[in-house]
Amino acid sequence: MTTIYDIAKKANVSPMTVSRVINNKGNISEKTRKKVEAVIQELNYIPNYAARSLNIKKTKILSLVIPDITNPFFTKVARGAADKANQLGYQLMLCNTDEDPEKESGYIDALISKMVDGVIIAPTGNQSKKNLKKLVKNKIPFTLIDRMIDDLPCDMVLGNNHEGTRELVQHLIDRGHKKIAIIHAPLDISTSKERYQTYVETLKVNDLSFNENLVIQAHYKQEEEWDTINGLLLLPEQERPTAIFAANNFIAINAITTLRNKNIRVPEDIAVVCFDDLEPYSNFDPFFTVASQPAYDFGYMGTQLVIERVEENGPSEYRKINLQPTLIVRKSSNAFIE
Amino acid sequence: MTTIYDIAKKANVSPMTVSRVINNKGNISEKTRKKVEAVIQELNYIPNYAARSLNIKKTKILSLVIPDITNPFFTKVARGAADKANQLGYQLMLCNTDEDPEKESGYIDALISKMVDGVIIAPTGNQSKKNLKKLVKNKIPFTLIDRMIDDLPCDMVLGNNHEGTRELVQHLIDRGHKKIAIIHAPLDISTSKERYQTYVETLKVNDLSFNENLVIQAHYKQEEEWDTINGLLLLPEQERPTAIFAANNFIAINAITTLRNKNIRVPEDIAVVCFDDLEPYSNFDPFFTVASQPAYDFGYMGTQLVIERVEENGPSEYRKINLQPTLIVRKSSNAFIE
DNA sequence: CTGTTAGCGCTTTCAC
DNA sequence: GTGAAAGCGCTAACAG
Repeated sequence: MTTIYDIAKKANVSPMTVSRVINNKGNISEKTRKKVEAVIQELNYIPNYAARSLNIKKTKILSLVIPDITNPFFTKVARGAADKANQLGYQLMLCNTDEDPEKESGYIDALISKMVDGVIIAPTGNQSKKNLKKLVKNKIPFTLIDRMIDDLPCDMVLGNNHEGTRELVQHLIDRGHKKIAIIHAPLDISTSKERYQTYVETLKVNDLSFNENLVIQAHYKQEEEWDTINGLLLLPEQERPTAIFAANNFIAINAITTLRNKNIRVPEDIAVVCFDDLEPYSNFDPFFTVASQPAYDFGYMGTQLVIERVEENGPSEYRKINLQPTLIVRKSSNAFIE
Repeated sequence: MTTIYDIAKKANVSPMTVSRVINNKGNISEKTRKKVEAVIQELNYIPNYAARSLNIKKTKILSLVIPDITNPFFTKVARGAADKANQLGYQLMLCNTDEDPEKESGYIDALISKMVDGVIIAPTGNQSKKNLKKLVKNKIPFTLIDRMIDDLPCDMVLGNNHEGTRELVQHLIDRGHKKIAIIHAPLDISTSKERYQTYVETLKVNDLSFNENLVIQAHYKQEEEWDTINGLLLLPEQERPTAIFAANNFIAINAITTLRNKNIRVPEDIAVVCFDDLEPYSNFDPFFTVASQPAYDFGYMGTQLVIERVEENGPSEYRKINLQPTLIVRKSSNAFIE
């Protein structure tokens, strides 16, 4: 391994001069700079960040903590985060929590230990608060994306869950649906709570009765065996829903798969809509009616915001950025009800 | 920031003893261990990896270098890699090269600089060789996944492109197609070359004539504007293909999207099949006939193999693991030709 | 079983 | 403009 000492010796200067050249810091004569640069080239020198980090306490590493990269929403978030990070000279570490606060806690410890400069995180829920406080204590800036948690000193990039849900549910109502079920995630996740609340509200605004038998709590996870939906299917005929609002894309996939296995047709027998798109495939065989969120921007902006904190050039007040969803109507909600 | 010195002082032992406790190394009396552990708890001590790395030259960081996390094949690869890495106490850094060797080169430098312990990489092509040699020079083990490059001291996890292609093309032939086009990526990518070669071979075995007008070179990338396919559509009636073999999923998506925009129906007017699946969505509205590869395993095993090299407990000969694809027949190849 | 010394590769500080 | 010394937090190697 080549070090600045090797360079220094060969270039007949002190290690300090080499360091200055590398970091473009302080005044150096054009002549020595050229000389040093030549030797750096020649010896293929690459600086050692571990050593630098030990001094300056910065690693140029960020971490993206998300439930599951396999969820197309988060896939795009990750791409956005990676792009912005790269653009600004950072590396991005990936952590999948699978919605498990324990797992999240383990990752946070590892990240602190590895001295990452900042974290972009979609927390597992309110239980994440204690994990995030560890970041605060260690002075590691973070931005919350997609999911909000109160009273934390951080920027946030959030979607408009009210708007998206309202559009989705209203769309179903406009098509004549009166018995609309919701399948949501635990309510300590802000997106889940907001989507649930707006579902209730939208029914009310339309003078539709709320039936708690049509409310099912599940998880934002893709699952093989999924009998969650049975509660809905076993309802007496007059109560059984004609439409389902799935609180995210994975829930919609679980629902569709299960319904298909039971030979229940979508949308003929039951309509299904959901939050978050399923790109890139949603485009070529348009199926799901969704409230599509600008996933890439969640990652891209979230990363932009942490980096500003890391480099201490952000505004003093924490920011809360809101990104709008877009309703995209496709086949899965096609049927009209008289 | 708490250091081992703080712990040492408070526990009335030497820093070295603290270090030993943390690393579970050497012999320590149960009593002092307990004492030290208590103080560690009390002060919320988290070891500093930068300092440790500087000594032991290990960071417990791996990197996954892939073309694009947004490609569902690589999304799953990433999940597999992240899972295995996590399982064995490593963190995973994500790099998207977008099939660009320059970008790849930049990442490799960054990774060396950050002293990652190992790299799992799907190289951009033969030009990657010089990038990978930098890893060799810096003694950073790596495993090649999905794409092979010759004469490199590394393990590999590869798919069986011959088998997959043969099945796909034969499937089309069995349905009566005689004019089958191929859209492939640059041939310096091993998968592209193998898929192309086997396409040619399979035609030959079936006594079908090879028409170079039906061979189109594109890229393994998803693209907005894509006129690549025009060459095929502008052919005189008697030459125009009745089926297209897309060398990967992104090419298939580009193709379908373009065909749709031109009001050409799939599979009625033209059948399309491709390498790599489009999960998880392929399942609920089964469309594409594909040669599906076990993407998760590429990442999982690739990571397993590097870690063995990193921890120096792998066999002396480099391994070449072969993963089999599975033909999945769906709508996109539905039509029979008389 | 525990402690001391030196040093990993770099940067900070201060001196020239 | 350039250099020497000290130290970041930890561990290897040795000593006791």
